[in-house]
Amino acid sequence: MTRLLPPPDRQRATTVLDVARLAGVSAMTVSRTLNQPQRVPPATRQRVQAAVQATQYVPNLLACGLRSRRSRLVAAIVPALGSPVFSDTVQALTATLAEAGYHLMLGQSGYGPAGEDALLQAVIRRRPDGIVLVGVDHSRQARDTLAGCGVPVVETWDLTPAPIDMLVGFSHADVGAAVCRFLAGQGRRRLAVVSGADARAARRTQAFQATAHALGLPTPAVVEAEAPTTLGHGRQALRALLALPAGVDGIFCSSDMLALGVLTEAAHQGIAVPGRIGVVGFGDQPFAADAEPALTTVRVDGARIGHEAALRVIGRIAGAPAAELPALDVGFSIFTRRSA
Amino acid sequence: MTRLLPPPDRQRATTVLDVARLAGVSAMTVSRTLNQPQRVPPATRQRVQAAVQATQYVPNLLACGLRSRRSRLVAAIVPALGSPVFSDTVQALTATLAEAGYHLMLGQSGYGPAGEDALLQAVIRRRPDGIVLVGVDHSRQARDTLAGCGVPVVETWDLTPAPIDMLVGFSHADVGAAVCRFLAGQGRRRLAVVSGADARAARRTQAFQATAHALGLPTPAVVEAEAPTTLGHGRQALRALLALPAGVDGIFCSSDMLALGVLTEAAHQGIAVPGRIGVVGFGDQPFAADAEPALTTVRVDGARIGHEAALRVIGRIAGAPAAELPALDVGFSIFTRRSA
DNA sequence: CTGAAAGCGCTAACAA
DNA sequence: TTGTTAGCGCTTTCAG
Repeated sequence: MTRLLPPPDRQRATTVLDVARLAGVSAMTVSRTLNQPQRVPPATRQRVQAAVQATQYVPNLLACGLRSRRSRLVAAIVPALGSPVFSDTVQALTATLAEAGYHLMLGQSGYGPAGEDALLQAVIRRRPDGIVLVGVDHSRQARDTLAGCGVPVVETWDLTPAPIDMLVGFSHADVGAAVCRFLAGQGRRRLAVVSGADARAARRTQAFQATAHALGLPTPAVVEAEAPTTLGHGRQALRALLALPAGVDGIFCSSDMLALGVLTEAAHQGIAVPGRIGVVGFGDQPFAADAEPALTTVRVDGARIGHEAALRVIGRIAGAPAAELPALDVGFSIFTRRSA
Repeated sequence: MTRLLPPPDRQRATTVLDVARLAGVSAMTVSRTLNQPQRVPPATRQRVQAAVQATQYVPNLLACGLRSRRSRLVAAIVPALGSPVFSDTVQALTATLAEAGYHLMLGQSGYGPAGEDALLQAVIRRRPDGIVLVGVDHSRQARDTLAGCGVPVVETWDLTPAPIDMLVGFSHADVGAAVCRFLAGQGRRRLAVVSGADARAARRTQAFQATAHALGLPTPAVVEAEAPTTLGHGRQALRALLALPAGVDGIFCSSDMLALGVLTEAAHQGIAVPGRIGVVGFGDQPFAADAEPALTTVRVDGARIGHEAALRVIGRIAGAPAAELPALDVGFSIFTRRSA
């Protein structure tokens, strides 16, 4: 903890008043010119804009936000900033929000509700106009805090019958079931799952196993890997699965990176993919199409999730009633390439 | 652009005054209890803290920042949020800043100064207490803006004799030269570079070529790939290099993902690595150690860059003179594994 | 179409 | 140790 010294005495910043004086108008007119230019006649507008240029005026959004009760800030909390899974979503969020004049404030919760609670507490102090969360598993405390502060909330990347507020995602259970049927449909019977330690992956795994059971297949083996999942985890997992007496002929990995590890180890051991083992990933990362063999994987439109989440936040801020912003299931698809 | 409606009439938020009334003290005492608890006697402190709990008070950092002229916000602008290269840096920045009570505000400039200028403009409106940039190539406008607004700035991931303010990085020219000597030292003579389109990678490439020239080697071929670099780009690049009449026996890739692509294509074509071609990556991503063969790569301590950058911002905010916060070269190393 | 007054929620500066 | 006063920079509100 650093000891706080008095703030540096930067020269007093230029304010609307400085601009107003130079333009020969009132502060209000400057404010209007900046925020609702169409409500100011062109002649005045130009004088003000010239004065803004001349004074190098930079609006203070802290003051704007305080007075107007709109920070023009939307917070997004993702499990891992580095994770490529969410980067399309973050990208789309940023872009769509920017078009509407909002900035995105990113936070990383690090999987699990403990980090999320602390982050949420910190974030709310900045008075965001909206909050976007990944996942639907939040602590009681988080739900109360969010419900209490009246900020629009969108949960993403999952579905639940009881969202905090708004919802854009897809069913992880459906993913697990679909991939299981997909592999079984290729005649594979000794299935397995390699799964990172996160709640959504666990949901996919569970449905995968239930579906295997329903299809009369042997119970799939499960190898757990720590998050974040790496290529090394995938290689280890395949070695572990090959050591099993039952053997394995179809593997569902909870990330493409894990799947790439499985492919790498298979190639290293001379095991034919998809001949002897079929491999399915999750995420359709940029490398999936170019892996050897090309990776069959679950494709989710992360950009659409981000875009729709942004639209919902913006809509709610603009006063749209809940009925106009229904929960959205963006679905998923199994993108078939060579590996299965 | 969404039309702005009047802000939602959320119930008036609880303020320091509400807490003060309940605790039977003044607003100032509440403020002190929150910000400098050691300056309030334990008895008072406890009464206030109880009142904070009871009222569910959440401080408004917009107001704090406006009044105290300290937003407790540090902005970081990185070329690509998704890029795993910077994730250690962002992680360390976040952690070190958080310890000192600062939040990190992340922005993505998307390589190239155009995006950076716009983002910078937007960011400064939030009145950050410090700004961390990746790279040292900034537009004239950006440099002026930053110098003018008096905010501490740290440039990172590169070195320059003329930083805007503070600097934590390493020499990309040295990297290019070192890798060239490394490959040449293995007796490889027909060298090549596969490079993403970014300024720092270009600097490494240039030094690589200059060093090859100095060593009396043939001019290395260069294959450019768009950013962000992918495994597919790496595969394509190797195919292109193999089609060259001169041939190739050593390749320096500007990212580990490109290198993984080169390895993949080499394996696919039955080309021995490191036997026939040596491959060196950049970044030491988590997958590098587990690639087949394990990837020799340039390792940079991204976490240290983030940590040191944070220390510099905090130090400058606390009033430390420039002399106490010298430019720092964190260096790099070539992490030798099997691929070269 | 424009401006004057007031105040968002908080803390710096001073006084007691 | 505590409180009072004032005002950060902006925009809401209402009157001209």
